[in-house]
Amino acid sequence: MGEKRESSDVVEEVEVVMDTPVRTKTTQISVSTTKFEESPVFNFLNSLSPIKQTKSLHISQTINSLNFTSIPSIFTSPHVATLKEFRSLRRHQLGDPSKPDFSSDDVTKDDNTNRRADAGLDVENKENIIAESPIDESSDPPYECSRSLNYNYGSPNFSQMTPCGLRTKLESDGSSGALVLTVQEGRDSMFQDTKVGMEGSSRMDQNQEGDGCEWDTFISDTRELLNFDSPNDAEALTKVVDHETRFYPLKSNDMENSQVIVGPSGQHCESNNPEDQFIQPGDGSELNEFTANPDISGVSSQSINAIDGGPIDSSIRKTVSNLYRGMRRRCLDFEQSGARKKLLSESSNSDSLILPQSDGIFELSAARKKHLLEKSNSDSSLLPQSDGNCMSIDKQPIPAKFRNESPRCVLPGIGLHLNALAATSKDYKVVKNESSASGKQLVIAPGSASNHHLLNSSQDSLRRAIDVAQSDRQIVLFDNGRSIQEDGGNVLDYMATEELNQTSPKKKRRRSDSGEAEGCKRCNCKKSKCLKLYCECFAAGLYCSEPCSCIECFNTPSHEDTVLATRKQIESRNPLAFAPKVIRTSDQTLSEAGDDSSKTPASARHKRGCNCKKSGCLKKYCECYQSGVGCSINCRCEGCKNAFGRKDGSEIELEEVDATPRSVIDGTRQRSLIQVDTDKSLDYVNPATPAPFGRPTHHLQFLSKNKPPRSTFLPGGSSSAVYPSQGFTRPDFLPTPSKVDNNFGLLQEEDIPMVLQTNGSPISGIKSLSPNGKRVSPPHTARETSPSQRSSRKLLLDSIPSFPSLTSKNDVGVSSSEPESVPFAELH
DNA sequence: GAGTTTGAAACT
DNA sequence: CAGTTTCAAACTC
Repeated sequence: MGEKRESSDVVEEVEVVMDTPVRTKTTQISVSTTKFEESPVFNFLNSLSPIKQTKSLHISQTINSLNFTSIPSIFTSPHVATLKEFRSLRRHQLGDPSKPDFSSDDVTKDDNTNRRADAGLDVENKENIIAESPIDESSDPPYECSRSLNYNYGSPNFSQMTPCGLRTKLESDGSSGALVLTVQEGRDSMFQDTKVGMEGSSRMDQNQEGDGCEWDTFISDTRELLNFDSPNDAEALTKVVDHETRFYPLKSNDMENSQVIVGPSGQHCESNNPEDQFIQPGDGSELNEFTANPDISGVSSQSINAIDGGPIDSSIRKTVSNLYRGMRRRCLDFEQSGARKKLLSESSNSDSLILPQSDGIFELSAARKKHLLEKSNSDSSLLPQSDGNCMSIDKQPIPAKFRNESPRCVLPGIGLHLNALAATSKDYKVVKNESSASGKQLVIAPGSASNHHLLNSSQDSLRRAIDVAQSDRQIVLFDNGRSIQEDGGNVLDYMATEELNQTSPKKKRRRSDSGEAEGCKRCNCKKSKCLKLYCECFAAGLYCSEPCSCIECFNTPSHEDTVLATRKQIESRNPLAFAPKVIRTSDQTLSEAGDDSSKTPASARHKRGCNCKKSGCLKKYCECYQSGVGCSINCRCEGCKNAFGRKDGSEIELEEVDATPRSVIDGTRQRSLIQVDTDKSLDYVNPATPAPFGRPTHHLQFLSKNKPPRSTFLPGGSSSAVYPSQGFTRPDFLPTPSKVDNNFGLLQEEDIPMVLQTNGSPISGIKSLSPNGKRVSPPHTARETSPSQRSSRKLLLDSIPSFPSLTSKNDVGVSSSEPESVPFAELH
């Protein structure tokens, strides 16, 4: 019953959201060029505009009712991602409601095949996007849809989708490329402060105009697929979505969440922030984005629903479905969503919408980048990002707290997500090492303008990317042809990765080989059938994807039941099995906790600790080391020499540690040190994102040089650490340190609910200062200034089952209404 | 690419 | 809980 109601609510919210985005865009668009105005889409949007505000308000209210108020941005992004997928899924299924397995249909038969197919689709999409000049679009309706979808997905996937093509554009025409990037970013970030280039927008407009038919078609298609007039429909949709994207069936709650998120995004557009007003007058870019990306945060889809469209071509649907499939893996777009959330929060005034970024987001993005890299290498266009999946998969683990009363808040699959993140951290590490080796500083800072300053990379491409990121944050095109769309931070990370790759081809190759580098897990399981924690994909809550080399893989959507059952079984054995292995401690937390862990340099710690006997915790055999965190009292390692922090708590001078590759250490430091300036500029950059985009990350150059006394880094374990890149010192008053680290996939303690920290939870002990320090930047940079951020962080932690419930503490006070999904919730 | 090493996961 | 086995990643050659 509850679900039904929720579903209905969801529908409403969705509509609202849709309206909101539209409205915002419309408004902005009005300013835009005449071309845009002329477009039917534009008119349509305008017509919608009047409603928006009310709806937006409605959304806010709804959210409030849900108690999302303090929900961290983190949720947002996931939600957004979910929503996207949801939409896509809906299309598929809706196309064939009768086929519950639609998602699996394609997938089921042969996951591998599907994956491939997806990849192929992605490729096509990429090509389309790139090649298709906005003007050309009229030609192929199906393509159009594809494109639209791509754009929507684009946010996270976008880079994947168009690495080559985009890059090409950039090279040929920097401005155009930038535009393109911008557009996508908007999709991804849902209107984050992305600034759309006039040209790009114009192009889009043209496309849309030319494709007016397509647009209509798309809309109609969407409607068909998305008809959710009834709550029931919504549920159905959710199921569908679940089927494809998540191991565990999503609940109506999830949908709501997604929708909610969307709403915020829409609001985001409206935000007063100057920066938020990404849409430049006359750009029309937003409109373009919007129109181009009906998928965007479902808003588009909703709006589409409103509009009636003709029947959709089956081929189109297929295309779309394929695209969606490709997206399966990537569920988490937190980054963007985070930014959006921020914006929303600002615009809406309701804290509920604001979702502090989740570390996961960043990590995901990083993973994505990695994944993209691999993909680019392999040419597989699949978007499968662990990100998305991670979130989705774990949905259950998410404590009710996060959810608050409304399931919406729930961060599906957080636990898994976290794991994934942890895995991501690995990649991250790699980056560190490489980066350090290269002497370049990895800039994690998302889109902050300052970031580029930090980068030392000699590569022009990187700089270019950075510049782009700064301005747009979204997609960075690398010389190598790879593109990353994500927030600047991600971009930076990606760049760093690239540097690393370049620096050490071997590593790069390795990463790509392993597949983890991308953040997208790759496994090579031969006997476990990918149904055991041995399988990284499974452990991360992800389905195996094309890049995997597993044999007899059951970790596929087609074996969803098996996967779920296995997961449950494993969880029954160890409720924390899918919880993040590494928990990051925030500066604040550290100071508060004052645990032994705080003694250690690393800000993060492995939850269970390692048991290394021979590796001295200096190789990736060691999970702690692999995660870039120091060993803790939880470790049972022998002869610990973990460069990130020894078990005994003794700090290890990075320089001193011979065993540790300097590069690694440096990288670690950088990471740890890197903080996003929550400062204004940064905020703007990362508006909502926790880190993803704009989070300005400042790279601490000095780190590589001389490691400042630990105290310097994490004095009191606080994020107060200096922000090297800018040479700023983080103001004490800053509520939260940047969370750039998210990329690492580690949970920051900040993220960790206060309760957890204080509690005896294993995590609580973790407070270390981390050399890893990774980026402390709060994902919520923009928001960071606001208290809400913390709450969001807390939400993240909630995902961790083992921890005490956040509800008691969290400002967010998110209580999940769904006990089911969260086994761990009970713990709370 | 094959083989070895390693430590987590799984099992007893 | 401890010991053993299994497994797959990390690593080496």
